Amino acid sequence: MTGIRPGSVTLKDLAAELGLHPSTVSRILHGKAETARGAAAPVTAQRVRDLAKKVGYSPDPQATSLRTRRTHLLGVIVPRLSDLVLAVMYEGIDEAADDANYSTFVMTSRDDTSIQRRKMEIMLSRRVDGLIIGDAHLDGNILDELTERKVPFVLMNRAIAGFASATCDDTLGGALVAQHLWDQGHRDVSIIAGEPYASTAVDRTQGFVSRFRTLGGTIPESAIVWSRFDTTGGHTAADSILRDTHRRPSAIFAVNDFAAIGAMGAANSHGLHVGSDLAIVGFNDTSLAAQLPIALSSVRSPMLDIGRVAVKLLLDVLNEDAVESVKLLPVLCVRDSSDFTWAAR
Amino acid sequence: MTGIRPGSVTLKDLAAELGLHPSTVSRILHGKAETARGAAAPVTAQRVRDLAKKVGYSPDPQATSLRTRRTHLLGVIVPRLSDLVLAVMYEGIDEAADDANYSTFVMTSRDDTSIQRRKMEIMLSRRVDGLIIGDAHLDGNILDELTERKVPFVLMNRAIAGFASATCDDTLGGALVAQHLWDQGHRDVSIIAGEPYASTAVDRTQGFVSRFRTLGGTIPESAIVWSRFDTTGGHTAADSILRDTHRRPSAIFAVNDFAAIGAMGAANSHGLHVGSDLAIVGFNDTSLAAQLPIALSSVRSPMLDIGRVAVKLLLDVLNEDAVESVKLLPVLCVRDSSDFTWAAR
DNA sequence: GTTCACTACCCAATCGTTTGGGTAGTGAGG
DNA sequence: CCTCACTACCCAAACGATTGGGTAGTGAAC
Repeated sequence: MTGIRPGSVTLKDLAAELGLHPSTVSRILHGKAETARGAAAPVTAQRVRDLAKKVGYSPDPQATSLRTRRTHLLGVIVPRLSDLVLAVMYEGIDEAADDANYSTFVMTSRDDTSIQRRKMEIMLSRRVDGLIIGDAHLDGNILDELTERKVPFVLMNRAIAGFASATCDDTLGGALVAQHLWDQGHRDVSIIAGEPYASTAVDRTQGFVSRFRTLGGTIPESAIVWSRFDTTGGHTAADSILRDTHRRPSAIFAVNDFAAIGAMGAANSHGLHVGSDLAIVGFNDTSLAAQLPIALSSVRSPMLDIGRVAVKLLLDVLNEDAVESVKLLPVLCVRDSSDFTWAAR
Repeated sequence: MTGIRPGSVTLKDLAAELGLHPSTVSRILHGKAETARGAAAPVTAQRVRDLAKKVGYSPDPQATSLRTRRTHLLGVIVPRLSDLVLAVMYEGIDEAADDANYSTFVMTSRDDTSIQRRKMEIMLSRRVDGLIIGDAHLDGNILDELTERKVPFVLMNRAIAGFASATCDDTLGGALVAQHLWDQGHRDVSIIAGEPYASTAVDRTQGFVSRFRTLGGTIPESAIVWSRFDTTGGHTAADSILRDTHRRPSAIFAVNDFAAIGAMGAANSHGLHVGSDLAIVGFNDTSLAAQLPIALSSVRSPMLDIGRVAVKLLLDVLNEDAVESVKLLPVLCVRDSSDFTWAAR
C-alpha cells in the first residue's frame, strides 16, 4: 500500500512503467488463467504482478463497470435496520457478499410501498447487479413489475408465491409453538399476529392455528390480533387482548420477539405475572429473549443463514442458474415465560 | 418511466433523437443554472427535459464518476448493525444522505481493528467520497493514517481528540445519572463501564464518577467493571458485582441499555428485585427500555440526530468548509428500575 | 525457403459523461 | 462595412478499464 490513496495509480501507469500496453497488463491482472497465459510470458506476468502489488494498484470500479456493465453491487431493501431481525439478516448478507467479492447497498422502506418504490429506483439507478428484497408485501405488484423489467432479484425473510426466496419455515415455526402450548395444557390462547401484509406474520399465525385446531383446540377469530412488529405494537395488542373480560387467554403467541416484549409489559400493567399467570412465546429468538428479567420462550430462526442464503440465491440468479426457494428450519426454545404446566393448576 | 431498466437510454440517445450534441444535452440536464442558460435556448432546454422525463433517462453514475472523480457515495463503518444504537444512527445517516443525494455503503467491523482496516480499504477501493467512522478506538492510529492519506472522514458516536465527530455529550450523560442516583439516596454504586477502547464507555463512566465524587460520594476502583456492550456482557459484569459479598451496591449504572438488560437478568438470578432491591440505569434509551417488564431508566441520546449530524459534518469536510465537532445533549428518563427513594428505606 | 503454428505482445474502439474550447449566425453600435 | 458581443450550439479529448482483432518474430516441418 504505497499509493497515498487507492486510485492514484492506473493501468496505464503500470503499463508505461513496464514498457507494456495497458491491455496486456489488464489481461495479466484480471484475465482468467487461460487468457492470462496467452497474454504474456510468465516472467512478464510476474513483473507486472509484482509492480502492481508494490504500488498498491487497485482497479477503478467505476471504469470497470462502465465497460463491463457489471457493478458487483447488490441492493438490499428492508423495512428497517433498527429491527434486530433484519439487522442480523443483513449481517449475514454482508458476510456472504463480502466472500463473493460483492458489496451491498442497503436501504430502508419503513414498509411503505411508495418509499419502497423510490428506494428501489435509487438502487437501480446506481446500477446494482441485483436486488435482495426483505420487505415484500403479500400483494406483490412491484415484484411483477421488476420481473417484467428483467431486474434480477430474490426475496428474503418474507416469501411470495412464485418468486425465489430465502426464509424461515414460518408455518412450521407457528406449529411448534401451538404444539408446545397445547402440551403445557393451554386451551385458551391468543395470537399477536403482526402485520397482515407480511408472509412471516401470516404464515406463523396460520401454522399455529392449523396445528392447534388439528390437536382439537379452538381459536376464535377474535383471538387473533394484528399488530405492528415492535414493542409498542405488541403492548397495544396484548392490552386489547387482556382487557377483554369475556375471555382471558392463558397464553399468548406473539409472532415476533419485540411484540412479545411489549406484551410482557402489558401483562405487567394488568397485574399478571408472565410465566405463571400468563404464558408468552415470541419468535426469532433474538439475543434479548434469553436475557430478559423473565426469559422469553421463542422460536429460533436462523437469521444469519437466511441472509447468507439470500445472497447465494441472488448470485445464482445472476449466473442464470435455476433457483429454488429455501426454507430454513426453526427450533423452539422454551424458557421461563412459558415453562409452566397449565394443567397442573 | 418508460425505459425497461434505468440505463437503457443514454445521453447520446437523447441527443440523437433531438438532433443535438450530447454535450448540449448534458449541460442542459446537469449544468448549474448559469451553464444551462448559456448552453441552449429555453425552448430547446424544455424539449430536452421533456424527452428526458418521457423516456426515463437517468445518468449512468459509473460514467459520471469516472469523469468527475466523485461517486456521491459515503462509506459508513460501525462495529455491528445488530446493535440497535448503531442501527438507529445509521438510519439517521441514511436519511440525511438521501436528502443530500448521496448513497451509503455500510460495513461492520465487530470492533476488530484488522477487520476495520480491511473494510475501510474495500470502501476506499470503491472510491467513496468520504468515510463516517462509528467504531473508532481510543488509540486511533488508523485515523492518523487516513489523515495522512488525505481521506475525508468524520467520527460518529465515539469521539477522539483532534478529529471531527458527532456524538452525544457522554460526560454530561454520565453526570446526569450520578446526580439522579445520589438524589435518590444511593451511596454505594457500581458501574458496568463497557469497552475501555470506546470513548462512549470511558466518557460516560468518567462523567458519572466525577459528578458522584463532587457530590461527596466515593467510588472505589473495584466498583467499575469493564464489559462488552451487549446483554451477555452486562449479565456477566453484574453477576461479578453482585457476587462480591464485601460490598453490594444499591445501584448499578450500565453505560448501555443492553448491558443494563443483561444486568437485570443477573439481578433476577440473584433474587433481587430491580427497582426496590437494586436500582439500574442504562444509557441510550433504546425503544426497548420503556417497554421492559420493569421499565428501565435510561439516558436518552439523540441517536438519529447523531447520524444526521455526522453526514452534515462529512459533507462540510467534502466542501472543504471548516468543521467543529458536535456534542448533542442527553436527557435522563427516570422509570421504575430506579424510581425508588433509597433514603426512605 | 515457403508455409504454419505459436508466442507475446500491441492497437483501437468502446462504455456514458463532462468540460474546455471552438464557431456559425445575428443584431447593434460606430 | 467592420467590429463586437451575444446566443446557441458543436467538437473532441478526456476519465480507466476491457476486448476483438491484429502482427511481428521465432522455430519447426515439409
